[in-house]
Amino acid sequence: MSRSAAGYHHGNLQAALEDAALDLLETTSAAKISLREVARRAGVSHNAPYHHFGDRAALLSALGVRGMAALLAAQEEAVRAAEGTVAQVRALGLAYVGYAAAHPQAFALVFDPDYCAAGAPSAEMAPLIARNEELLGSLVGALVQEPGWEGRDPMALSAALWSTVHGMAQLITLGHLPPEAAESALDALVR
Amino acid sequence: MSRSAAGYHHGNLQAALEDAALDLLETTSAAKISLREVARRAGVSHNAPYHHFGDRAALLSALGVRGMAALLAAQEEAVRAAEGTVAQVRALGLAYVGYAAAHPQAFALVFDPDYCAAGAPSAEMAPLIARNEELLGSLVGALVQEPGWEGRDPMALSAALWSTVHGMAQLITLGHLPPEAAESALDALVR
DNA sequence: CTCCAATGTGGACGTTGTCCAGATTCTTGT
DNA sequence: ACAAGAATCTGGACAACGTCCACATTGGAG
Repeated sequence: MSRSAAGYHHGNLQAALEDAALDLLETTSAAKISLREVARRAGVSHNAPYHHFGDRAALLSALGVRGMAALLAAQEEAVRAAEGTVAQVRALGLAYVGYAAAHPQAFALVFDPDYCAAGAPSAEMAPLIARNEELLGSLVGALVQEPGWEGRDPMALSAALWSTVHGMAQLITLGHLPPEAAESALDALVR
Repeated sequence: MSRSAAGYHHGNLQAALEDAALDLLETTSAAKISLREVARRAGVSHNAPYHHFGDRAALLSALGVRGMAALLAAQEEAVRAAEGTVAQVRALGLAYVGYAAAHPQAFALVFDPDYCAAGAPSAEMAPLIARNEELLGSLVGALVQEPGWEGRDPMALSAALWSTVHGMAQLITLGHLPPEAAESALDALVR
């Protein structure tokens, strides 16, 4: 009734604004997205957004939550489709990198401390990150019982794998590594 | 005589501006550094910087070059101080992460596509990155002849190690990994 | 010593984030 | 059904910013 119906005053802003901003995120870095431009695209005055987001940062932060949710979903889907522990770890990593390559600005936003990460751990972001850590953690828990991986510290291994995959995503979106390098580089460590 | 003396018109701006901006970078993210504030700190009018940098982005880009040089120097120093190939690889990685942890904003700037990376490969940045890749490449070239590493693809291994170390630096500065995790996580992969 | 180019200053314009006051519309209690 | 009242939008205002312009100053080359 009150939420997300389709006929308030103007329509359903909040979502319309997020959609407009998400469009801009396809081509523009978060830092260069202006609240007024988003409002323009949504067809409202430059002040309407303030009734749905306390702040420009709050809008971007909401976008970050969407991005993190998509990133997590991509990993879960990939893991589900793979068979065997090692293959699942690889699939998770490639999904992570794949999401970053497909949506570089959104990926960057998710890990931008000015809006999302340590600086503003929104109540909705934290559980998503926790779920992501659990997903990786459970996989690594299984991995350390596979031949060739026995006896490794699961915590350290999780941290290392997350780092590798995150760094790869970053370096590829920055153009420092070619996208095709992901698979072979991952295989160089996880095999 | 014309360069970097100590008494032009006002003193030696260019450097003074970079210093002032570098100070701000200790506490403020690059995106929030204003050209006017930098000028104020240097004691000049809001327009003086335009005689030394074509752009706000150009100033930040110059800072990025300084940051990259420092990052590279830290790695070279650490490698020099270590003995044995595996130990050198570890030392390089810890130096990389250490620099990021000590200067998070500067590190972020170096890899910020809005100012430095793919978007604006300044003529001075590129050779530094090339030197960093050579440093890692030569180490990996030696590594693949060590027991336990024989026969691995050096290219893929270089990419993987850079990714791991870069991701670790990123995740630590974001607060997603505790700084102490660097050593054990690195050991989980490189040992 | 003179002149020019490099350097610095102040003013101006358009854009942005944010606050405020007022108008409009939806909902809710009766 | 109807009168509040809350939620939602609008326009105007302000300070800060990046950038462009015209003008002032100064240091060095001839």
